[in-house]
Order: sequence, then C-alpha cells, then structure tokens
Amino acid sequence: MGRKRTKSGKIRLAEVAEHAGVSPITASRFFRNPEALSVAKRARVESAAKELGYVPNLAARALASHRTEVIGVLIPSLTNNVFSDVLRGIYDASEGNRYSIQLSNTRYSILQEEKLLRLFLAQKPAGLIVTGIDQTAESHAMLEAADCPIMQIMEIGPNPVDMMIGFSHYDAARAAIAHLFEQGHRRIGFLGARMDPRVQRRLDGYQAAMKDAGLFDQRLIVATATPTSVTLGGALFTDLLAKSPDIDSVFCANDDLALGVLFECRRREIAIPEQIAIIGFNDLEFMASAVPTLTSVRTNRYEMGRMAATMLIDAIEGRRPEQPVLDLGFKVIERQSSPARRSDSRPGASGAGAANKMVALPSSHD
Amino acid sequence: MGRKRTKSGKIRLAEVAEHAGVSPITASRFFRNPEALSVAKRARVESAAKELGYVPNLAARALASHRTEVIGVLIPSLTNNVFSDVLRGIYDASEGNRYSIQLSNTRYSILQEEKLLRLFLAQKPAGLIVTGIDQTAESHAMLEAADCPIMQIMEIGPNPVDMMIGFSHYDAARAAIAHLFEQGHRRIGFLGARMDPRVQRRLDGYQAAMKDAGLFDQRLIVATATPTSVTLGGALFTDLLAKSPDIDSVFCANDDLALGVLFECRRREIAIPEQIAIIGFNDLEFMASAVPTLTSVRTNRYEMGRMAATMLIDAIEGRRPEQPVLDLGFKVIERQSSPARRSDSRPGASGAGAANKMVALPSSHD
DNA sequence: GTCGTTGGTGGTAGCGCTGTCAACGTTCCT
DNA sequence: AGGAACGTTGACAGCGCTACCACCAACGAC
Repeated sequence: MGRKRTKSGKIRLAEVAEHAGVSPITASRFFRNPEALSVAKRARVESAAKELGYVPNLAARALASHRTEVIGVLIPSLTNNVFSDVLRGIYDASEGNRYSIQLSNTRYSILQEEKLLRLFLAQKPAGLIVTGIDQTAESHAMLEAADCPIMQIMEIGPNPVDMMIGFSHYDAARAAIAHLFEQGHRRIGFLGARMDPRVQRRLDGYQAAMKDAGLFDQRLIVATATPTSVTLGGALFTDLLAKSPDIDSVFCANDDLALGVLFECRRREIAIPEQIAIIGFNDLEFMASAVPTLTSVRTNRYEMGRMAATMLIDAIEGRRPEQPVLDLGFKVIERQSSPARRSDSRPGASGAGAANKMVALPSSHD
Repeated sequence: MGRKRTKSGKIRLAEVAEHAGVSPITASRFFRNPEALSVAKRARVESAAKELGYVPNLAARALASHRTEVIGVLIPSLTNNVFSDVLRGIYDASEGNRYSIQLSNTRYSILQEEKLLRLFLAQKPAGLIVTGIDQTAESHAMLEAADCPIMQIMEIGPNPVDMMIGFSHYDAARAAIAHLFEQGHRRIGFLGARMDPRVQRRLDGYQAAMKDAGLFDQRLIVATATPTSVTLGGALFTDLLAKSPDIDSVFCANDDLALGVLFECRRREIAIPEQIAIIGFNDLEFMASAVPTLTSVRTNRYEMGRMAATMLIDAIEGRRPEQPVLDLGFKVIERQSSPARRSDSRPGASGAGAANKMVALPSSHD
C-alpha cells in the first residue's frame, strides 16, 4: 500500500507528476516541449521520470493528440539492392529521435500502393515517404489531402505533392548513352527488366538519345516485365544478340543485368570492351570489383534516403525546407568495360553536360 | 442537423453501431470476433461499416485493450541480401491480416538490440521476431518476461526463448568442408567478414572439420570484422594467398566474398576450379550465373521469414505450434567451381550426413 | 497605481475503444 | 416442469494521455 498505482504496477504520467510534485499536465509538457517549463520543474520531472523508469504510453498519446509519431514508408521492393541503400539512409536519419518507421512494400503495384496509403493515412502518420511520382489519381488526391508532410523519393518530376528528392532517370540514361557515343559506339543495345516507371524513363532517355543521333533501332531494345536478376541479364543479352548481332555496346538498366551480361560474354568468349562495351546503372558495389570493372551511372541512394527522412522530420517539426524539391543528380563512373578510346579525350568525367551532374548537398543538420 | 458526429466528421464505432441499430459493444465485437454475433447482426454491422466507410482507430483500440497488432522485427542489417530475403518472407506472410510489421535494425550490436527491445516491449507488441540466439542476458530476461510470442530466426540453438526457426551454421560449414574433402581438397582456406555470431559459427564448423581431418592450420584463416562486400572478398583472398600460397580451395563465409574471390582469380589468372576451388554460403541468385558457376550452401531464407511470421501469428492467435523449434536445414549446391573429381562419386548431393539436410516443411496453413 | 502582457501552471473534459460483468432468451437435460 | 447451460447482447467504467481554456504572478507601459 505504498505508492498509488494502477493494478498493473505500471508507471503512468500521473505517478511521475506526483513524484515530481507537479501537475500531470506539466509533466506531460516536459516530454513534448521541455522549453515551456521553468528550469526547476524541468529538472524535477526529468529526475522523477528517470527514477521511476517511466515509459510513455504511445497509444494514449496518439488517442489524445490525434497524431502518431510514425513515419510511413512505401517502397516497391525489399529485394532490390537499390532500395536497401535508401532504407538504410532513412533508418539512419530516423535514429535517435522520437519517430519510428513503418515500412510497407507495394510490389511495384500502384493499386497496392493506394491500398496501403489508405491504411497508413488512417493511422494519422507524422509523415509519409512514397516511392516515385506515378501514383494513381486516387492516391494523389489522398496525399494532397493528407495533413502531414509527404516526401516523394527516387526521382523528380513536375508536380510534387509536397517535397521531392531524387534525380532524373531520363537525364541519367541520356548521360550513359552520351558516354558511349563519346567512346565511338553506335549500335547500342538496351536491356531492361521489371520496367517500372523509373526503368521506363531510362528507356525513354535511351530512345531520345538514340533518335537524336539518328541511330534508333527498335531491334536494339530488349525489355521485360520480369523482375531483375543476374541470370536474367544473361538471358536478355542472348535475346539481344539474336535480334542484333552487330551491337557494339549495351546499356543495362541496372547493375544486376550488367553483371549477367558480363558473365554471358565470358561464356561466349566475347571480349569486353573490345567487342562489346557495357554500362550499368546504379553503381552497386560489385561494379568496381568485377573483371573487367564495369562502368555505371552512380546514384546517391543512401543520401537520398537520409536526406528524405531528415527533411521530412524537419517539416514535421515545422522547419519547412527552403527548397522542397531536391535533385541529387548522378554521375557516370567510367571503368574498363567502356574505356575512353580516344587519347585526346579528357580523363575521368566526360564533357557531356548532364553526365557529371552532382548537386552539392546541404550539410546535415545535426 | 443530420447525423450525429464528432466535430471532425470522422466515423466512429458508435456511428456504425447506431447505423446498424446495435449497441457499440456489439459493433466492436464484430471487428474482433465476428463469430460471436448472430448472423443477422453480423450482416447489419458489416454493411453499416462499409456504407459509412468506417476505419477503426488503432490508438484507441490499443489503449483500451492494452495490446497492439504490431509485430516487431529486429534484424542486424538492411543492406545484407540475406536479410532482405528473410524480410520479404515476413512481409509476405503478414500480408492480408491485421498485423503490421515494425522493423528496426540493430547494426550487429547486441547492446543496440537490447535498447530496441526495450523500446518495442514498451509498445506491447503482438509478437516479436529477433535475429539469432546471442542476446545479452538482460535482453534474454526481457524476452522471457514478455507476454507475447517470441520468434528467434536465422539459426537454431539449445535454449529457445519461445519459438525458433533456422538452421545450424556449424553443420552447414562442416558440410561445405566435407564437400571439398570429397573432391580431394586438403588445403582449404577460410574467408570471413563481419564475423557476427553466425559467421563465427561457420568458422567453428570449418575449424572442427579441419581439425577432425588433421588438416587444421591457422594460416588458412582470414577473418575480419569489416562488413562484407565483393571487393573485400578479393582483398581477403589476396591476404590468404600471401599467408598460404599453397591453398587448393577456399570456403567463403558468404557469397559476396566468393564472387570477389572469383574476380580476384580472374585478375591473377588463377584457374577455377583447376588451381583453386571455391564454395560460398547462402546461394544467392548470382552464384548460378557466374562463370564458372559457383558452388554454395543453399539456405532457405525466404521460407525462414515466411514460416517465422506465419508461426508467430498463429501463436499470437492461440494456435501454438506442436513443434516450437524448426530446423530448415541447408543444402550444398555443387557447381563448376568445385566439381566432383572422382567419377565414382555419386552425382548431386554428397554422401556426407549433414550435407543434404533439407527438412520437410509443414504445408502453409491458408 | 492600474492595465495589459507574458511566461508558467493547473483543472476539466474528453480522445474512441474494449474489459468486465450482468442480463436476457433459448435450448437441453434430468 | 425445473433448472442448468449456452449463446447473445448491452451498460458501465475506464485505458493514459493531451487540447483547451483559465488562471496566477511578475513585469513594464501609461
């Protein structure tokens, strides 16, 4: 019969307040807005909470405040390495603060995305991170109507719902093709898997570049809705060779495909880059390690996730970014699979306008 | 003035009940335990809910019931492909039911794990999935005391907190070495990165196998705490060659390292498998596609995640498994990087006891 | 000295739902 | 026929916290 408690023995805010000699509401304020308290009470509540081992009840808080401290994240895939880097950035940025991440995967279906969005929104999240800019009209309307900050990631486009962080897959693909043009390649194949909107835009960039150069040929394109894999890269390359035996290079819409092409070339004893040059997309870690090392378009995935979560949290807490749309750019990383052929060309970064488009990042705020 | 509502215009359970002509509590029961209602009322509530577009308030539910419908998942890494497969299984299994997944990563730190565990437990999760069996004493105590089902995944061990699903990394490593022995290899190197508990147990298995055969040599082992990567595989292999130039084969504690070794061999013009045989671990997709194709120990990661979530949900809902510890086994997949040398050996699965230890899976319950 | 203003504090009244228990009608058993 | 047992329903009282508003002291402006 010592201290007053609920039957469960759980420490509630009321116990902390009593222990600190303040009213419950003052104790409550301590956790939400400590600056509003006098220094003396702040210290008293703090030590009382620590002493009692108080753990706030999030459900009660959510119920009373009509808000949660959950950041919802919708990504299309958990398998794809690309997203794991982004996720790592998001989790890193959300660590150490009050927000918790709730992750769902849409499996590349915008209908599934719409469903999950509805689910998330019903929980009144503090903020939302969604992948891409191709939501259904319904989803878009829900996002517009949501009373929390929204971050769209992975690419940038004309009509941000709220904030946006990514890069132009179209420009990146054009830069990749420009790089191959520079090396003197003309019969450039395209290999694409999954063909989600971002891969589609890479294809668009490829087509535009080829058409501009008067080199477009439908037979150079092999694209499938099948999920990507290294094995698939070999298979698609085989298809490409059958359609267009005279190709001199391949642009792979992602690095797994590029690795598959590398192995398929080994199998067929096709010399890289002498007979076929290869360029991938994303610049995953293994690209620098392969034999020969593989050229790729580097994208800033970790940074994208980290910045997205950081900006989102800032926005949730009222610190709106001066610039809601951030282009993180990309960079063609030239390696042995597509080396400069002409000795007069500058080494390293190519001269093509967009090819070296690294945007300076605002410094991290902590 | 029309229907009675809260100021926000939100549909609450009370509105649904009124619309259906039942009491709020009956409506509540409809969502938790429909079988308890008479067929007539069930239908009335159902249509009322649908008509009004009712969305339950999870915070209120959690507050009143002292429970949530969150399944907490603690994994060491988001980058590692191994976990992304497991996660995919978990998400797949949790789809379509009421539970939502809350993911956190411990970054391979058991102290961080303990901290996160405390955080999760405070939220009264419906269930918890944790990685491995090497929790701190404190963590273990918390898990034991938790009033929700607990699932430990990735490996199996002697003292399950509750349920457990995985396989023996020790046995799997022994099977890998047994396979190399069968091909006549004697100077077998070991390459390990990160050296988390599971990799450590693979090393233990390697050492035991080598000692049993009288072939153990400390100079055959190269292990580092550095996170794994393909590039690292090449570097570790370089170290190994410097320490033991006479090796005839390498057991890589994961497939990224194996791929790095493959490339390093290419660079050094070492013939695989003639000069060096390679065996990896996990059997990631690219292993079957490499040139030469790479032998590996297949582990059932997706299945592990799917089964873990399925069994956990069953346990949450009172359907306790007859068998709380499930060994999903492994299988040595023999490929070109370590082909059978003796024509008299049986093809495919080796004869070694543990080498082909695939446990039959209980059929999925839906 | 009065008035407004500010910073700090507390009281009241819920947030939307469910646990508990009581009560009812119906069926089945003896 | 009486009673137990069951299935179904409802009333009530919170769960633990915060929004809202009221209040009080301290201060400066006039």
